[in-house]
Amino acid sequence: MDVVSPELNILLPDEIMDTEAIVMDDDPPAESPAASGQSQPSDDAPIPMETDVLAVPEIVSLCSDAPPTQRTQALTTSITTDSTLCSTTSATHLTSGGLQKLSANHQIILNKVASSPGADTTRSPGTTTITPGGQKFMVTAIGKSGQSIVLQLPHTGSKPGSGQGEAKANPQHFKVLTIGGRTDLKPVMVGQAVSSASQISTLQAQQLKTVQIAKKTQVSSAGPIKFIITKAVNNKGLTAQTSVSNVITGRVLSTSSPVTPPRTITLSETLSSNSKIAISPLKSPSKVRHAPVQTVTVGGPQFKTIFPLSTSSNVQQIQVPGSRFHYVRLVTATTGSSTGQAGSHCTNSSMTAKPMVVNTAQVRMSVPIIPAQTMKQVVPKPLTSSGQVLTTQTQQRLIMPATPLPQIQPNLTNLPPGTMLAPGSGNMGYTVLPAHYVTQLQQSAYVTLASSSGFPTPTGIQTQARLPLNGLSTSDAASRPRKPCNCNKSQCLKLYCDCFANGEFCQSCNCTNCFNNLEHETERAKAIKACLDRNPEAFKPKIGKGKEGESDRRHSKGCNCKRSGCLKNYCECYEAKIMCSSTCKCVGCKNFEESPERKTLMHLADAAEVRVQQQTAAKTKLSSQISDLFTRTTPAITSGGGRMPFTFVTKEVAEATCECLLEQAEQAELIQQPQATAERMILEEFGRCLMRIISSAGKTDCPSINC
DNA sequence: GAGTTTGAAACT
DNA sequence: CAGTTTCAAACTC
Repeated sequence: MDVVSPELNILLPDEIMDTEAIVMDDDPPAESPAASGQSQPSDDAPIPMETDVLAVPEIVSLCSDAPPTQRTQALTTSITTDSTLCSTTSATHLTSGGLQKLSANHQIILNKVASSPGADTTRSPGTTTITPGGQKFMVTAIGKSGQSIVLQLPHTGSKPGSGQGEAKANPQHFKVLTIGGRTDLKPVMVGQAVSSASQISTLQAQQLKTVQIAKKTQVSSAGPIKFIITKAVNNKGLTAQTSVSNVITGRVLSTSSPVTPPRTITLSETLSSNSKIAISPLKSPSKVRHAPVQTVTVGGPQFKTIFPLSTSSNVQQIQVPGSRFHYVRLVTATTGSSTGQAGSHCTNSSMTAKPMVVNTAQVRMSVPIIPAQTMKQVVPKPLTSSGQVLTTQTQQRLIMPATPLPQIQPNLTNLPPGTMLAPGSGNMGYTVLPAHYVTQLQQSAYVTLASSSGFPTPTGIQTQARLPLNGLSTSDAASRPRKPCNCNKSQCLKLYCDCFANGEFCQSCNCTNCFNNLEHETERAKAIKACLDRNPEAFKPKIGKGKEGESDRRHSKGCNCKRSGCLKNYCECYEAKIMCSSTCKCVGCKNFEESPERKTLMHLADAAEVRVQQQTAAKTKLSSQISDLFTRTTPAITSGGGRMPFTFVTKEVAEATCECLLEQAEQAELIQQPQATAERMILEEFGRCLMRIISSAGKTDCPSINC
């Protein structure tokens, strides 16, 4: 999970925003991408689906209570768990701006990047570093799944190197990136890390905690930012969790608007232990920008969910009556919905709201972060026990529930757009709901959405946010009839299964022994994790945008065809209607631009398509005409209104017409006209009769045939 | 519809 | 990373 304010989000390098980019090696922070300020755009990431998985069985709270004088005290960490290793050491360096919280199960590193020179600290795993005058804070929790929080405090308004040991730089952005990590990874601070103090604490492999920082409406302007992170640590195992409520409250200041007051950050969660991490006074910028937020109270005063009001819509909240689960739909980011933030250099194209799913021992729920401009109302989810979900992010990231079994928590970063996390009923604690299934939920009459009150409609979000999926836009993919699978041996839990590979539940398939459903969420989650372990991008669309200058669509891996010439649907490139690229390893490829075979096939395909379209159009037109004729004639039978002319040719009309014709014949005979003339006269009279019948058709009264 | 072909995914 | 096996879709008859 990560919580990042929109203002901050745009200021952070992509590396920071990317959990994977966050340093997980031993390199000094100075060499980190974030430290250099360079960005490394991922060309190979066709879809900016950032769904960081967070194994979040623990809670960290940020509170702001510290007086301005405590600004020098950057961080305070206290761990009350009996297995605490380094809490005190971190606390002693709060003034330097860094924080690391470590416990038997967790490591959290809060690092403040100092702008003041001379303070350079080599960060090592478990190191807590706080530097004065810095402008960035990064909190990184290193655990089995890797978690990190980044607080970025731009230089604006602060005096670089105004004094070491002080954290007086005006923090104009508050950003929490990710929380999670792996036990085998070593945390390294990212950013312009110049810290005056560092501390290293060695911790055991620990379970990660879920940290949620939500923005709240401003409390005052230009007030000091105060953060108190309270974290309860369960160091006795994953299953032994006792509820402990923690509240994170703070003020977030940004630089965009000089007149708006700071925002308050409130974070509450239930923790499994008594560990606490306090981050106190950070910054107090003179100019603050008010970012509209929305607060939703969930289950009591201590549980609040605050939604930022200035982020793009990337999360959909779904409520399914009768279900104890609270669903959150993840949608991919959009590039055109930037919220006009102060940072004109905002190039982040993956700004998505970040849902957070937190499961406690008693309560499991997920609450999305809904963009303020679109979401105005959120149905609160009552909590039966302690639990808190907070999300204020513009990127699509997830926080895993606090339930045990983090080892099977998949890296959801690469799940397909639209994939949803929902609290699970099994020991998984969550369920990865495929986008298709979510769509079904949304279309269900039992799904309630706050669309009427500004909450973006599912359709809107999907249309806006969905990105191509294996060559097809996900919206198209969702609309198209999904092809049922026929899996027999894979239990539909391998990528052999198209349903599974596309992040969909099997439905109306012909598969046997299918586990790709909610009833087997545990197995399914394990399978997802296994796939992600093998290939972190297993669930990413294979057809993504190529590098600059290349085709817009290309296969991420390329095909490996040997015998098909890449001109059959065996070839994934051909199937996706794209040409093979340099990434392909195919032999005898004929799927390239100038290939005559390809052109021939294309022409044939086009011709066939045209024929199909023509046939379809002809059938449609004929059906329409028949239907129209039927609808137009049917009323004549029943009501008499709007009858067609021929419906008036009743027996009486026919007899009258005949009489007219006979009379005309008699007239011709009387005047001794030749037969030809007589016939002509009769025909002319017949014509007049028809005209009268026709003219009478538009009248309600029965036609009168007068000769 | 059964059997074959094919290549991606999974496995070693 | 390469070779092999497994698997299900695509294809052929």
